[in-house]
Amino acid sequence: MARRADTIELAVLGLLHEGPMHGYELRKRLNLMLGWGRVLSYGSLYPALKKMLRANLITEVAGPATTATRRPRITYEVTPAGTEHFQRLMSEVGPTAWEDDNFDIRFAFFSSTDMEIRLRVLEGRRSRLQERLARVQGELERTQAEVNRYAAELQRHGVESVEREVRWLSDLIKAERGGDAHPAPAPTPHD
Amino acid sequence: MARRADTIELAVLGLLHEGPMHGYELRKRLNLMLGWGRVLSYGSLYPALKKMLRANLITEVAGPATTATRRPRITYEVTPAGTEHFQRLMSEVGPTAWEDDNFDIRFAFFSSTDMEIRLRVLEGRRSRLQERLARVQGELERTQAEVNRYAAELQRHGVESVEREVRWLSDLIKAERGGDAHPAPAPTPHD
DNA sequence: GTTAGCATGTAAGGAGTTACATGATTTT
DNA sequence: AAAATCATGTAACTCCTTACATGCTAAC
Repeated sequence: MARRADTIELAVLGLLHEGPMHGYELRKRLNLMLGWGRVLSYGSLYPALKKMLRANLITEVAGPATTATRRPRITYEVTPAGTEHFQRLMSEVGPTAWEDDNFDIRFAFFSSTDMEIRLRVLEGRRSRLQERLARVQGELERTQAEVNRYAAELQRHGVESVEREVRWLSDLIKAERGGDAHPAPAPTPHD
Repeated sequence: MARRADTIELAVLGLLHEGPMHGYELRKRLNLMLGWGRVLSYGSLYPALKKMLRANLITEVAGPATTATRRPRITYEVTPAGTEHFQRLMSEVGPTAWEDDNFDIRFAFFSSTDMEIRLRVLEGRRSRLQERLARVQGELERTQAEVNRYAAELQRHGVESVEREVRWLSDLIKAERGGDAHPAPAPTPHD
Protein backbone atom coordinates (compact mmCIF):
# COMPACT_ATOMS: atom_id res chain seq x y z
CA MET A 1 0.00 0.00 0.00
CA ALA A 2 1.56 3.20 -1.11
CA ARG A 3 2.19 5.99 1.27
CA ARG A 4 0.85 4.63 4.47
CA ALA A 5 3.87 5.93 6.35
CA ASP A 6 2.32 9.40 6.21
CA THR A 7 -0.92 7.94 7.41
CA ILE A 8 0.74 6.42 10.46
CA GLU A 9 2.41 9.73 11.22
CA LEU A 10 -0.86 11.59 11.01
CA ALA A 11 -2.63 9.04 13.15
CA VAL A 12 0.06 9.01 15.82
CA LEU A 13 0.10 12.78 16.05
CA GLY A 14 -3.66 12.87 16.25
CA LEU A 15 -3.84 10.27 18.98
CA LEU A 16 -1.10 11.89 21.02
CA HIS A 17 -3.13 15.07 21.03
CA GLU A 18 -5.57 13.22 23.24
CA GLY A 19 -2.79 12.68 25.74
CA PRO A 20 0.59 10.92 26.13
CA MET A 21 0.69 7.28 25.17
CA HIS A 22 3.21 4.48 24.79
CA GLY A 23 3.78 2.43 21.67
CA TYR A 24 1.78 -0.60 22.60
CA GLU A 25 -1.29 1.42 23.39
CA LEU A 26 -0.85 3.54 20.29
CA ARG A 27 -0.87 0.40 18.23
CA LYS A 28 -4.10 -0.85 19.75
CA ARG A 29 -5.86 2.42 19.19
CA LEU A 30 -4.56 2.59 15.64
CA ASN A 31 -5.74 -0.89 14.84
CA LEU A 32 -9.12 -0.05 16.23
CA MET A 33 -9.25 3.00 14.00
CA LEU A 34 -8.09 1.65 10.65
CA GLY A 35 -8.44 -1.92 11.78
CA TRP A 36 -11.16 -2.99 9.37
CA GLY A 37 -8.54 -3.96 6.89
CA ARG A 38 -4.96 -4.70 7.74
CA VAL A 39 -3.40 -4.71 11.17
CA LEU A 40 -0.44 -2.50 11.94
CA SER A 41 2.67 -4.38 13.04
CA TYR A 42 5.34 -3.35 15.52
CA GLY A 43 7.86 -3.50 12.73
CA SER A 44 5.92 -0.65 11.22
CA LEU A 45 5.04 1.38 14.25
CA TYR A 46 8.27 1.52 16.23
CA PRO A 47 10.46 2.61 13.31
CA ALA A 48 7.86 5.27 12.54
CA LEU A 49 8.03 6.50 16.13
CA LYS A 50 11.82 6.61 15.98
CA LYS A 51 11.63 8.63 12.80
CA MET A 52 9.20 11.06 14.39
CA LEU A 53 11.49 11.41 17.40
CA ARG A 54 14.38 12.30 15.11
CA ALA A 55 12.16 14.78 13.29
CA ASN A 56 11.35 16.30 16.67
CA LEU A 57 7.61 15.85 16.23
CA ILE A 58 7.32 13.88 19.46
CA THR A 59 9.38 13.39 22.63
CA GLU A 60 9.85 10.56 25.07
CA VAL A 61 8.61 11.19 28.57
CA ALA A 62 9.08 8.96 31.58
CA GLY A 63 5.99 7.42 33.09
CA PRO A 64 4.49 9.60 35.89
CA ALA A 65 6.31 7.53 38.53
CA THR A 66 2.95 6.62 40.00
CA THR A 67 3.34 3.18 38.54
CA ALA A 68 6.75 2.26 39.91
CA THR A 69 6.05 -1.44 39.63
CA ARG A 70 5.72 -1.61 35.87
CA ARG A 71 8.55 -1.94 33.43
CA PRO A 72 9.45 1.62 32.37
CA ARG A 73 7.23 2.18 29.40
CA ILE A 74 8.31 4.77 26.90
CA THR A 75 5.58 7.31 26.76
CA TYR A 76 5.37 9.76 23.90
CA GLU A 77 4.16 13.33 23.78
CA VAL A 78 3.71 15.76 20.93
CA THR A 79 6.08 18.71 20.69
CA PRO A 80 4.95 22.14 19.54
CA ALA A 81 6.56 21.32 16.20
CA GLY A 82 4.48 18.16 16.13
CA THR A 83 1.30 20.10 16.70
CA GLU A 84 2.21 22.48 13.93
CA HIS A 85 2.99 19.62 11.57
CA PHE A 86 -0.28 17.95 12.43
CA GLN A 87 -2.27 21.09 11.73
CA ARG A 88 -0.50 21.52 8.41
CA LEU A 89 -1.17 17.91 7.37
CA MET A 90 -4.82 18.20 8.34
CA SER A 91 -5.22 21.38 6.30
CA GLU A 92 -3.82 19.80 3.17
CA VAL A 93 -6.76 19.20 0.93
CA GLY A 94 -5.95 17.19 -2.17
CA PRO A 95 -6.09 13.72 -3.65
CA THR A 96 -4.16 12.12 -0.80
CA ALA A 97 -6.76 13.38 1.65
CA TRP A 98 -9.57 11.30 0.22
CA GLU A 99 -7.85 8.03 -0.47
CA ASP A 100 -9.26 5.15 1.56
CA ASP A 101 -6.97 4.95 4.57
CA ASN A 102 -6.05 8.59 4.60
CA PHE A 103 -9.64 9.65 4.55
CA ASP A 104 -10.53 7.57 7.58
CA ILE A 105 -7.75 9.02 9.67
CA ARG A 106 -8.47 12.56 8.64
CA PHE A 107 -12.11 12.07 9.37
CA ALA A 108 -11.38 10.67 12.82
CA PHE A 109 -9.55 13.88 13.70
CA PHE A 110 -11.95 16.28 12.06
CA SER A 111 -12.49 18.00 15.39
CA SER A 112 -9.06 19.55 14.92
CA THR A 113 -9.98 21.30 11.67
CA ASP A 114 -12.23 24.07 10.40
CA MET A 115 -15.53 23.31 8.81
CA GLU A 116 -14.23 24.61 5.50
CA ILE A 117 -11.54 21.96 5.35
CA ARG A 118 -13.96 19.31 6.52
CA LEU A 119 -16.38 20.12 3.75
CA ARG A 120 -13.71 20.07 1.09
CA VAL A 121 -12.44 16.69 2.24
CA LEU A 122 -15.93 15.20 2.47
CA GLU A 123 -16.84 16.50 -0.97
CA GLY A 124 -13.57 15.36 -2.46
CA ARG A 125 -14.13 11.91 -1.07
CA ARG A 126 -17.65 11.80 -2.42
CA SER A 127 -16.54 12.88 -5.89
CA ARG A 128 -13.90 10.21 -5.94
CA LEU A 129 -16.38 7.51 -5.02
CA GLN A 130 -18.83 8.74 -7.62
CA GLU A 131 -16.13 8.66 -10.27
CA ARG A 132 -15.34 5.08 -9.35
CA LEU A 133 -18.99 4.21 -9.52
CA ALA A 134 -19.39 5.79 -12.94
CA ARG A 135 -16.28 4.09 -14.30
CA VAL A 136 -17.32 0.67 -13.05
CA GLN A 137 -20.89 0.98 -14.26
CA GLY A 138 -19.73 2.16 -17.68
CA GLU A 139 -17.30 -0.73 -17.85
CA LEU A 140 -19.99 -3.20 -16.84
CA GLU A 141 -22.06 -2.36 -19.89
CA ARG A 142 -19.28 -3.44 -22.23
CA THR A 143 -17.91 -6.48 -20.38
CA GLN A 144 -19.26 -9.71 -18.94
CA ALA A 145 -22.92 -8.64 -18.81
CA GLU A 146 -24.63 -11.74 -17.50
CA VAL A 147 -21.90 -14.41 -17.60
CA ASN A 148 -20.74 -15.62 -14.21
CA ARG A 149 -23.48 -15.08 -11.67
CA TYR A 150 -21.10 -14.86 -8.72
CA ALA A 151 -18.87 -12.21 -10.25
CA ALA A 152 -21.98 -10.24 -11.11
CA GLU A 153 -23.30 -10.55 -7.57
CA LEU A 154 -19.98 -9.34 -6.21
CA GLN A 155 -20.12 -6.30 -8.47
CA ARG A 156 -23.68 -5.60 -7.45
CA HIS A 157 -22.78 -5.75 -3.79
CA GLY A 158 -19.72 -3.57 -4.37
CA VAL A 159 -21.71 -0.93 -6.18
CA GLU A 160 -24.34 -0.96 -3.47
CA SER A 161 -21.73 -0.51 -0.75
CA VAL A 162 -20.18 2.44 -2.48
CA GLU A 163 -23.58 4.01 -3.11
CA ARG A 164 -24.25 3.60 0.56
CA GLU A 165 -21.05 5.36 1.46
CA VAL A 166 -21.93 8.19 -0.89
CA ARG A 167 -25.23 8.63 0.92
CA TRP A 168 -23.38 8.63 4.24
CA LEU A 169 -21.08 11.38 2.98
CA SER A 170 -24.01 13.37 1.67
CA ASP A 171 -25.66 13.24 5.09
CA LEU A 172 -22.46 14.39 6.73
CA ILE A 173 -22.05 17.25 4.26
CA LYS A 174 -25.61 18.35 4.86
CA ALA A 175 -25.03 18.24 8.60
CA GLU A 176 -21.85 20.31 8.29
CA ARG A 177 -23.60 22.86 6.12
CA GLY A 178 -26.55 23.08 8.42
CA GLY A 179 -24.20 23.75 11.31
CA ASP A 180 -25.68 20.72 12.94
CA ALA A 181 -23.80 19.58 16.03
CA HIS A 182 -24.36 15.91 15.29
CA PRO A 183 -22.36 14.44 12.40
CA ALA A 184 -25.13 12.02 11.48
CA PRO A 185 -28.36 11.78 13.43
CA ALA A 186 -29.02 8.62 11.45
CA PRO A 187 -32.50 9.36 10.13
CA THR A 188 -32.30 6.08 8.19
CA PRO A 189 -32.77 3.16 10.56
CA HIS A 190 -30.75 0.45 8.85
CA ASP A 191 -32.39 -2.68 7.45
CA MET B 1 -0.22 -5.78 1.46
CA ALA B 2 0.96 -9.23 2.28
CA ARG B 3 0.55 -12.06 -0.13
CA ARG B 4 -1.24 -10.46 -2.98
CA ALA B 5 0.98 -12.28 -5.46
CA ASP B 6 -1.04 -15.43 -4.85
CA THR B 7 -4.18 -13.44 -5.33
CA ILE B 8 -3.01 -12.21 -8.71
CA GLU B 9 -2.15 -15.74 -9.72
CA LEU B 10 -5.56 -17.02 -8.72
CA ALA B 11 -7.31 -14.17 -10.50
CA VAL B 12 -5.32 -14.59 -13.70
CA LEU B 13 -5.99 -18.31 -13.80
CA GLY B 14 -9.65 -17.72 -13.16
CA LEU B 15 -9.99 -15.13 -15.86
CA LEU B 16 -8.09 -17.19 -18.41
CA HIS B 17 -10.59 -19.97 -17.86
CA GLU B 18 -13.12 -17.69 -19.53
CA GLY B 19 -10.92 -17.65 -22.61
CA PRO B 20 -7.47 -16.51 -23.80
CA MET B 21 -6.54 -12.95 -23.01
CA HIS B 22 -3.56 -10.64 -23.32
CA GLY B 23 -1.96 -8.73 -20.46
CA TYR B 24 -3.55 -5.37 -21.04
CA GLU B 25 -7.04 -6.82 -21.05
CA LEU B 26 -6.28 -9.01 -18.06
CA ARG B 27 -5.28 -5.91 -16.12
CA LYS B 28 -8.50 -4.11 -16.93
CA ARG B 29 -10.63 -7.04 -15.88
CA LEU B 30 -8.63 -7.47 -12.72
CA ASN B 31 -8.96 -3.83 -11.77
CA LEU B 32 -12.67 -4.04 -12.34
CA MET B 33 -12.80 -7.05 -10.04
CA LEU B 34 -10.72 -5.96 -7.08
CA GLY B 35 -10.71 -2.37 -8.20
CA TRP B 36 -12.57 -0.89 -5.25
CA GLY B 37 -9.31 -0.40 -3.47
CA ARG B 38 -5.96 -0.27 -5.13
CA VAL B 39 -5.25 -0.51 -8.82
CA LEU B 40 -2.97 -3.20 -10.20
CA SER B 41 0.09 -1.88 -12.04
CA TYR B 42 1.90 -3.34 -15.02
CA GLY B 43 4.97 -3.67 -12.87
CA SER B 44 2.97 -6.15 -10.87
CA LEU B 45 1.10 -7.99 -13.57
CA TYR B 46 3.73 -8.67 -16.21
CA PRO B 47 6.30 -10.14 -13.84
CA ALA B 48 3.53 -12.30 -12.41
CA LEU B 49 2.67 -13.53 -15.89
CA LYS B 50 6.32 -14.28 -16.58
CA LYS B 51 6.50 -16.26 -13.39
CA MET B 52 3.41 -18.22 -14.30
CA LEU B 53 4.87 -18.96 -17.72
CA ARG B 54 8.01 -20.34 -16.12
CA ALA B 55 5.87 -22.41 -13.77
CA ASN B 56 4.06 -23.73 -16.82
CA LEU B 57 0.65 -22.66 -15.57
CA ILE B 58 -0.03 -20.64 -18.72
CA THR B 59 1.31 -20.51 -22.29
CA GLU B 60 1.69 -17.78 -24.86
CA VAL B 61 -0.39 -18.16 -27.97
CA ALA B 62 -0.22 -16.03 -31.09
CA GLY B 63 -3.25 -13.96 -31.93
CA PRO B 64 -5.73 -15.81 -34.19
CA ALA B 65 -4.18 -14.14 -37.26
CA THR B 66 -7.56 -12.63 -38.02
CA THR B 67 -6.25 -9.30 -36.84
CA ALA B 68 -3.15 -9.02 -38.95
CA THR B 69 -3.09 -5.25 -38.66
CA ARG B 70 -2.56 -5.03 -34.90
CA ARG B 71 0.75 -5.26 -33.16
CA PRO B 72 1.14 -8.93 -32.23
CA ARG B 73 -0.35 -9.07 -28.78
CA ILE B 74 0.80 -11.81 -26.50
CA THR B 75 -2.23 -13.83 -25.66
CA TYR B 76 -2.19 -16.22 -22.74
CA GLU B 77 -3.94 -19.51 -22.23
CA VAL B 78 -4.13 -21.85 -19.26
CA THR B 79 -2.31 -25.16 -19.46
CA PRO B 80 -3.72 -28.37 -17.99
CA ALA B 81 -1.27 -27.86 -15.11
CA GLY B 82 -2.71 -24.38 -14.69
CA THR B 83 -6.23 -25.72 -14.48
CA GLU B 84 -5.13 -28.26 -11.91
CA HIS B 85 -3.37 -25.60 -9.87
CA PHE B 86 -6.41 -23.36 -10.03
CA GLN B 87 -8.70 -26.13 -8.82
CA ARG B 88 -6.34 -26.88 -5.96
CA LEU B 89 -6.14 -23.23 -4.91
CA MET B 90 -9.90 -22.88 -5.06
CA SER B 91 -10.38 -25.97 -2.89
CA GLU B 92 -8.07 -24.70 -0.20
CA VAL B 93 -10.31 -23.63 2.61
CA GLY B 94 -8.50 -21.82 5.40
CA PRO B 95 -7.71 -18.40 6.76
CA THR B 96 -6.22 -17.13 3.51
CA ALA B 97 -9.48 -17.87 1.75
CA TRP B 98 -11.51 -15.37 3.71
CA GLU B 99 -9.14 -12.46 3.92
CA ASP B 100 -10.44 -9.36 2.18
CA ASP B 101 -8.86 -9.49 -1.26
CA ASN B 102 -8.62 -13.24 -1.41
CA PHE B 103 -12.24 -13.66 -0.54
CA ASP B 104 -13.41 -11.41 -3.35
CA ILE B 105 -11.43 -13.28 -5.97
CA ARG B 106 -12.53 -16.66 -4.71
CA PHE B 107 -16.10 -15.54 -4.63
CA ALA B 108 -15.92 -14.26 -8.19
CA PHE B 109 -14.90 -17.71 -9.37
CA PHE B 110 -17.26 -19.67 -7.17
CA SER B 111 -18.81 -21.25 -10.25
CA SER B 112 -15.68 -23.38 -10.51
CA THR B 113 -16.14 -24.98 -7.09
CA ASP B 114 -18.49 -27.33 -5.32
CA MET B 115 -21.19 -26.05 -3.05
CA GLU B 116 -19.42 -27.60 -0.08
CA ILE B 117 -16.34 -25.45 -0.60
CA ARG B 118 -18.48 -22.41 -1.27
CA LEU B 119 -20.33 -22.85 1.99
CA ARG B 120 -17.17 -23.29 4.00
CA VAL B 121 -15.63 -20.16 2.51
CA LEU B 122 -18.77 -18.10 3.02
CA GLU B 123 -19.12 -19.27 6.59
CA GLY B 124 -15.44 -18.72 7.30
CA ARG B 125 -15.70 -15.21 5.99
CA ARG B 126 -18.76 -14.53 8.08
CA SER B 127 -17.12 -15.85 11.24
CA ARG B 128 -14.12 -13.67 10.65
CA LEU B 129 -16.25 -10.57 10.24
CA GLN B 130 -18.24 -11.42 13.35
CA GLU B 131 -15.04 -11.84 15.33
CA ARG B 132 -13.88 -8.44 14.18
CA LEU B 133 -17.22 -6.97 15.14
CA ALA B 134 -17.10 -8.53 18.60
CA ARG B 135 -13.53 -7.41 19.20
CA VAL B 136 -14.23 -3.84 18.15
CA GLN B 137 -17.43 -3.57 20.14
CA GLY B 138 -15.74 -5.00 23.22
CA GLU B 139 -12.89 -2.55 22.79
CA LEU B 140 -15.26 0.35 22.36
CA GLU B 141 -16.72 -0.19 25.80
CA ARG B 142 -13.35 0.38 27.43
CA THR B 143 -11.94 3.18 25.29
CA GLN B 144 -13.04 6.59 24.11
CA ALA B 145 -16.76 6.14 24.80
CA GLU B 146 -18.13 9.55 23.91
CA VAL B 147 -15.02 11.68 23.34
CA ASN B 148 -14.44 12.73 19.75
CA ARG B 149 -17.70 12.70 17.89
CA TYR B 150 -16.13 12.15 14.49
CA ALA B 151 -14.11 9.13 15.53
CA ALA B 152 -17.24 7.68 17.10
CA GLU B 153 -19.23 8.30 13.94
CA LEU B 154 -16.55 6.59 11.88
CA GLN B 155 -16.71 3.56 14.17
CA ARG B 156 -20.48 3.50 13.98
CA HIS B 157 -20.40 3.59 10.21
CA GLY B 158 -17.71 0.90 10.13
CA VAL B 159 -19.68 -1.39 12.38
CA GLU B 160 -22.79 -0.87 10.32
CA SER B 161 -20.95 -1.69 7.10
CA VAL B 162 -19.59 -4.91 8.51
CA GLU B 163 -22.99 -5.87 9.89
CA ARG B 164 -24.36 -5.28 6.45
CA GLU B 165 -21.79 -7.56 4.92
CA VAL B 166 -22.60 -10.23 7.46
CA ARG B 167 -26.25 -10.08 6.41
CA TRP B 168 -25.20 -10.34 2.78
CA LEU B 169 -23.18 -13.44 3.55
CA SER B 170 -26.05 -14.94 5.52
CA ASP B 171 -28.36 -14.48 2.56
CA LEU B 172 -25.85 -16.13 0.28
CA ILE B 173 -25.39 -19.03 2.66
CA LYS B 174 -29.13 -19.51 2.87
CA ALA B 175 -29.38 -19.44 -0.90
CA GLU B 176 -26.61 -22.03 -1.23
CA ARG B 177 -28.24 -24.28 1.33
CA GLY B 178 -31.63 -23.96 -0.28
CA GLY B 179 -30.11 -24.98 -3.58
CA ASP B 180 -31.37 -21.72 -4.91
CA ALA B 181 -30.08 -20.90 -8.37
CA HIS B 182 -29.81 -17.21 -7.60
CA PRO B 183 -27.01 -16.16 -5.25
CA ALA B 184 -29.04 -13.28 -3.89
CA PRO B 185 -32.52 -12.47 -5.14
CA ALA B 186 -32.24 -9.34 -3.03
CA PRO B 187 -35.39 -9.63 -0.94
CA THR B 188 -34.23 -6.46 0.81
CA PRO B 189 -34.80 -3.52 -1.50
CA HIS B 190 -32.06 -1.21 -0.30
CA ASP B 191 -33.05 2.07 1.33
C1' DG C 1 0.31 15.80 -37.38
C1' DT C 2 -0.44 15.25 -32.69
C1' DT C 3 -2.76 13.59 -28.78
C1' DA C 4 -4.82 9.72 -26.55
C1' DG C 5 -5.18 5.02 -25.88
C1' DC C 6 -3.38 0.37 -26.86
C1' DA C 7 0.40 -2.75 -25.59
C1' DT C 8 4.59 -4.67 -23.29
C1' DG C 9 8.04 -4.47 -20.46
C1' DT C 10 12.25 -3.23 -16.68
C1' DA C 11 14.76 -1.09 -12.72
C1' DA C 12 14.94 1.17 -8.55
C1' DG C 13 13.11 2.10 -4.52
C1' DG C 14 9.77 2.42 -0.68
C1' DA C 15 6.79 0.44 2.57
C1' DG C 16 5.48 -2.79 5.60
C1' DT C 17 5.09 -7.71 7.23
C1' DT C 18 7.21 -11.80 9.20
C1' DA C 19 10.18 -13.72 12.12
C1' DC C 20 13.31 -13.22 15.51
C1' DA C 21 14.99 -11.59 20.18
C1' DT C 22 14.04 -10.35 24.99
C1' DG C 23 11.92 -9.77 29.25
C1' DA C 24 8.26 -8.35 32.82
C1' DT C 25 3.65 -9.12 34.74
C1' DT C 26 -0.83 -10.90 35.33
C1' DT C 27 -4.05 -14.55 35.08
C1' DT C 28 -5.28 -19.39 35.29
C1' DA D 1 4.03 -23.29 37.25
C1' DA D 2 2.38 -22.26 32.73
C1' DA D 3 0.15 -19.45 29.55
C1' DA D 4 -1.30 -15.13 28.07
C1' DT D 5 -0.61 -10.44 27.64
C1' DC D 6 2.10 -6.43 28.17
C1' DA D 7 6.09 -4.14 26.11
C1' DT D 8 9.94 -2.84 22.94
C1' DG D 9 12.62 -3.50 19.39
C1' DT D 10 15.54 -5.19 14.75
C1' DA D 11 16.74 -7.51 10.31
C1' DA D 12 15.57 -9.78 6.33
C1' DC D 13 12.56 -10.34 2.96
C1' DT D 14 8.56 -9.78 -0.02
C1' DC D 15 5.74 -7.27 -2.57
C1' DC D 16 4.29 -3.67 -5.07
C1' DT D 17 4.34 1.00 -7.01
C1' DT D 18 6.62 4.61 -9.55
C1' DA D 19 9.04 5.98 -13.14
C1' DC D 20 11.19 5.01 -17.16
C1' DA D 21 11.59 3.05 -22.00
C1' DT D 22 9.46 1.83 -26.40
C1' DG D 23 6.42 1.67 -30.21
C1' DC D 24 1.94 1.02 -32.68
C1' DT D 25 -2.82 2.75 -33.91
C1' DA D 26 -6.97 5.46 -33.88
C1' DA D 27 -9.15 9.80 -33.54
C1' DC D 28 -9.19 14.85 -33.79
